Amino acid sequence: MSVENPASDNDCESGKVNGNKSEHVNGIHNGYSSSDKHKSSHKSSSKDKHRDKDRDHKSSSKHSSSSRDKDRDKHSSSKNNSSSHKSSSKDKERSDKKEHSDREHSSKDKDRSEKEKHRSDKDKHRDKDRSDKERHKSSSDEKKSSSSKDKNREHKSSSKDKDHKSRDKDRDREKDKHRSDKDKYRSDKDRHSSSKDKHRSSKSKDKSNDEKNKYNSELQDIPSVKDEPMQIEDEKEIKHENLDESNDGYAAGVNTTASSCDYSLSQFKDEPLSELPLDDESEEEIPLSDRKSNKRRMASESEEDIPLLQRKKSKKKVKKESYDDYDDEEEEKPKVKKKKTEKTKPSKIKSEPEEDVSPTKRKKKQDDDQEVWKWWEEEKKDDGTKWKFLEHKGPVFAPAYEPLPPNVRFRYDGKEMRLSQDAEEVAGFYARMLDHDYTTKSIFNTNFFTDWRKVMTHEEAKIIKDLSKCDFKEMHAYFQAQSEKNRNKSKEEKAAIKAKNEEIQKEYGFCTIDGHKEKIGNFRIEPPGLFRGRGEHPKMGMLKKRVMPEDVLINCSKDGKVPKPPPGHKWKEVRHDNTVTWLASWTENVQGQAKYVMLNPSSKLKGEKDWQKYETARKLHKCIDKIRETYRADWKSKEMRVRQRAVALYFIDRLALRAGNEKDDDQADTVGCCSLRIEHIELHKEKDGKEFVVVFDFLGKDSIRYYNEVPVEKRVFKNLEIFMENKRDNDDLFDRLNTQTLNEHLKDLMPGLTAKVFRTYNASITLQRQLDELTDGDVSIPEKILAYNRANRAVAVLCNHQRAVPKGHSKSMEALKEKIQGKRDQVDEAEEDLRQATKAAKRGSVKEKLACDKKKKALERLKEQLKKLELQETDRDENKTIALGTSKLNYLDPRISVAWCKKHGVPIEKIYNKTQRDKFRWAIDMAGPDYVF
DNA sequence: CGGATGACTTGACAGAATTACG
DNA sequence: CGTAATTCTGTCAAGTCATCCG
Repeated sequence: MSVENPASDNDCESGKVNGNKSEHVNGIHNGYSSSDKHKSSHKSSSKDKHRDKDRDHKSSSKHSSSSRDKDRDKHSSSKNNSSSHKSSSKDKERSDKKEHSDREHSSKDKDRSEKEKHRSDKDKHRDKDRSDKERHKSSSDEKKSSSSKDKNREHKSSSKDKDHKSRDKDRDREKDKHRSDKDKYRSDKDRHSSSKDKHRSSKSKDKSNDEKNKYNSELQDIPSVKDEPMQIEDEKEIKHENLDESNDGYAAGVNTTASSCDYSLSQFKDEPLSELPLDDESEEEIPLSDRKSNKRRMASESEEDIPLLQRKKSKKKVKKESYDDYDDEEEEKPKVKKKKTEKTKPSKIKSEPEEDVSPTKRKKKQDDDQEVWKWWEEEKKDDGTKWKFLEHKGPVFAPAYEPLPPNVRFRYDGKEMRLSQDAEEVAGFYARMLDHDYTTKSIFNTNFFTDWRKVMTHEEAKIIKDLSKCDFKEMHAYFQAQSEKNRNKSKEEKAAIKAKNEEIQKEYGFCTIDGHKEKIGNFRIEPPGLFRGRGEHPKMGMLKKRVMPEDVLINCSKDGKVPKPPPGHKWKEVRHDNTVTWLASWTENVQGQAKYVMLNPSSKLKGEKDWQKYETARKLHKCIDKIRETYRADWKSKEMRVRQRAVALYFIDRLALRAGNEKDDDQADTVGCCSLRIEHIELHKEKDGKEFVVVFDFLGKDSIRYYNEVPVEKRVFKNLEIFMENKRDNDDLFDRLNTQTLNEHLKDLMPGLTAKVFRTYNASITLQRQLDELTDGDVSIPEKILAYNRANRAVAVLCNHQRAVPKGHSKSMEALKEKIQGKRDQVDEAEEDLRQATKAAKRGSVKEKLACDKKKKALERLKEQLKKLELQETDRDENKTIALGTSKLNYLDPRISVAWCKKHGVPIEKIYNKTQRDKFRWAIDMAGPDYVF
């Protein structure tokens, strides 16, 4: 059957990054508003809680067999403990979602504590029937399209939730069975489908039809595919159609001119842009390592001298600026260059030439100088080694435990009880968190209690058997008082502490690597405490033990000084592995994962990697069209796994989803693209006037909810229908796909390509396009910055970078609104005044006319202010749940921002704060105003 | 191969430091 | 000039991806 596809508007909308983006915004907001339903307050009895616990335990027995044999955790009891929650994780997701939506809505909550109450209540109870009812009720309040969908979901779940307990168990059993079935099936299939799947029809390049919106596709229903390879009837026809539409979705992606590779030249940013050669396309493909000759050339060019004087000046200036040592990168660059110039030899020698400066100056300078190793101008060696020489002082350990003063008591069952030091310490961890949400969660409490009992003495353990009989209040109060005291310390005391910290920082915070002093990122070893997983983590509350030197591996040069362990201790091992970048590492006991001490992002090691990351993304830019063509073609593949791969790739590309590795059951249940399950998407042939809408609703990294309603192309939609056929809610959507195979495939498409490159690529390209689009050449700097933030926000929305609504947001919002109202009144007043004045002016004298003009001006000014305030209001509200930092730090090629700043005369520090400038020094230095991604 | 592991990047958030404001 | 609001920084959990290993 063939259908004229009327969805062309969908397509062109999503085709432009812009449209795409706004879609996201809508999606997300809709999603949030739909969650109003959760606001109704739930009360749950403690009985519910217990019952739940019981249930968890019961169902867990089923699972014990499936728990990983691997004994990461030597304590069998804790293992049981954790596995006891596995089975319930699915159920929890639902409550999790609730939690999220609540969070999203908190701004509306007049008061935070109320919200908190909600949360804890929710955690305690999973009495679905009741809560469903409530949700129904409140969901009727909600306006908006999303409501219908939500209601749908509710219905579904409520019916599902009948006979909750047994179903739970069943489900677990089924799941296990299912998994194994699937596995079997998978391997069968794989054996059968040995035929090569290189179906990358290298379709011809019909890129010219960019702006063509005709999407007159004819799609026939694809026969259901299960075990057998699919039959495609009309391959040819499909191909045509495919070609036609192939660019619709990505028109914007296509028409960016090939990016010129100016990074190698852009360090001459002080020169007029007109001189920036942009045509060195040829260099683009040259691997970094081969660029040496260019580098050389550049180096010699850069030797043009800059007068010494100038350098001094800039130094001084820098010094003046108390907080910002680089008031302007522009100043700094000459300095750096000069230094280099003097020496002719890049970097290395840098610090000597400055000896002539006064001590005060020196200090400032130091700060600057140690980072100005311009590694990016050196050639890069690409043997697997990360360093030749590495020397450091080892990590700093957490301070030893200080026992509580005797007047701070712990009580059990009302009776005062002196705890052994270890037990007291751990009790203290819990006491500190008493007013935190965590302590209302039963998993947290159970895990904590189990681990706590392990550190108790025999006698203590004999007595303390019930957490609810423990009274930590005095301890809690004590800790509060302590932090209060710290806050109120006198200036001198604070200064003393600060000085001490600086001392430590100076001694341990730096290492010497290949002749340069570089900052270490985290030289302090994590202190002991209670593990705080995110989302519904089965291990939350477990004791994270104190790390001892005997647990720590040290990595450094053979020929350097080996750091000394603290007196009376020794290192677990000292190794000299220059293929890795860490200085020290240890294994954390809760999850059994390695932790590392590594360098600061401003370091060469990190910066180089970062740069490389963006270069890979730029490379992707060059072949993205081809790749898109390929996966579009693959939607019609005969092979199931190719189709799945192609659809997944489409999601990753278009929605910037994460790859989605498989996870163990002892972690929070979150997913990414490859691990999406049936329950995470809904298909709507038609929704809100759009055709073929896929609704995503799942918890992603950090248990952050991803909600998005996306109109997709018909073929994708049909494929999804096929993928979902005959599957249960908790089956994988892409059952023939995992991240390894996906990445392998990507590697074939382009060397170095992996799933996450798409995220980087799409983020950066979105920023660039948004900047182009939103920046008006001749507006004030604040307005430009606003435009930048908007562009940044578009990216954050794309990547689903969310944050909790800031504390007091609603309050500050109200204040702002009040202010706006005030302004409005003023405007009205001024208008009235003006009217009077005009009247007066009409018949009146020069004087009155003048007055009238004045009034007019005043009015205009007021109006402007009002506009500004209103702008601020929307800005802040839009930003309420969106975090810009992550994308800025990890996804946006800094050179785009730098170029934008230079081009529009915006000082770089308006965009990047100090840390960020440190991290992106390479980009600030190398990108000229004409850099294009 | 496929699961485990190791090494890094990415991410939200809490608390400290600054800045804005009344 | 103290306090509230905002921004910065550090922390550490949670991802990604390559490689190792049986």
